Amino acid sequence: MAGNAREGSADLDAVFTDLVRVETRLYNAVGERLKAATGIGAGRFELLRYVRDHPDARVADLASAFAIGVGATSKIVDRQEKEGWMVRRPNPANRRSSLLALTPAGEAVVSRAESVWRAAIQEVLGGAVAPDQLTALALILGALRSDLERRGLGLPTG
Amino acid sequence: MAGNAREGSADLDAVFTDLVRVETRLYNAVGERLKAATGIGAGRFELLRYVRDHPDARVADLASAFAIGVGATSKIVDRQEKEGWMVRRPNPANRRSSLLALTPAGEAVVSRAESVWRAAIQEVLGGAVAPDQLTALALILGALRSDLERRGLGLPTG
DNA sequence: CTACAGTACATGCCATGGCAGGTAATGCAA
DNA sequence: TTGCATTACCTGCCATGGCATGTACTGTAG
Repeated sequence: MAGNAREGSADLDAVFTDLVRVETRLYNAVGERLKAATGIGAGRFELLRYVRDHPDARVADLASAFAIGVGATSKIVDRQEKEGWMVRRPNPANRRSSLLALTPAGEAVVSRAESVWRAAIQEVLGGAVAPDQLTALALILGALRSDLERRGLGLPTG
Repeated sequence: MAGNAREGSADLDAVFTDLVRVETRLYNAVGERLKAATGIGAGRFELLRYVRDHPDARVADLASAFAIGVGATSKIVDRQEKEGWMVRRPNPANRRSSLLALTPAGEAVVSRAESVWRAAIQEVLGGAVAPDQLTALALILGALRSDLERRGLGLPTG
């Protein structure tokens, strides 16, 4: 025992730190492969894929999906528009917001990137954990995710 | 079945995405509490704590511990020095590198932050998963971490 | 001792994201 | 219909980190 506090919560801190470090390195590794093969980074890809899979998403939808601020999201969309991968179309129901959509170029990019993405995850994560561990991990993460959602935790302000 | 590829790897992608999203939100939530209570962000805190716990660490040691580049680490140390929390001392064994150490002010900051950090993790993660799930999570993350380490994955270039 | 590859950082430029502070639209009351 | 709070986003400034490049120092041949 490392002499922490009330038993049980003893190595919560260690679990948290491991979670953060493991995620960082997995995301780095996958992003690195994606960028080498397609030229786009992991963040760009995830966002493009989200818009493809959620037609007429709004800026605020992206922000809450990725747990980043609305301001940051707005700038991301700017960049994607500048690359010619995405467009803001007027929202007929509300002139304050726009509906997002991919351009054909954007669709093509996601499409090419998606297979690389899957392969990279398979390579990086696939061999690292046994199938039953993977199932357990999926369950735990699902539970955590619901809990965060229910409590509205970890969503930035802006 | 969502019609993916070879069975078994079917929802690797979903697990990966959940891992990333859960980590983002947990880290946001903990960082938010830490900042509100102490004024320093999560990254700053983790780095200060590392130096406290690893006397005479070098820049490269921090970089590999946090899976960030050496350049980024060098700049982080600049900021910490500017705040008066850390100093670079000449490495008697090698004049290319410095040995890092906390100032008394730095020690004080980490010390105050540490209890907030633990409490925040307890609050955010503690109630979200059952004790046996926590144990399982710790095991899986440990295995993943060793695997990443062994394969040298996810460490940035610079 | 001299070269020269390699190590360990430092620095510059760029991308990403937080947060504060706008602005245009909307929704309700009075 | 006017007034005011709210929503939904945009913009600016700052912090963080990647990657390429520069620089000082080391170890090893020759």
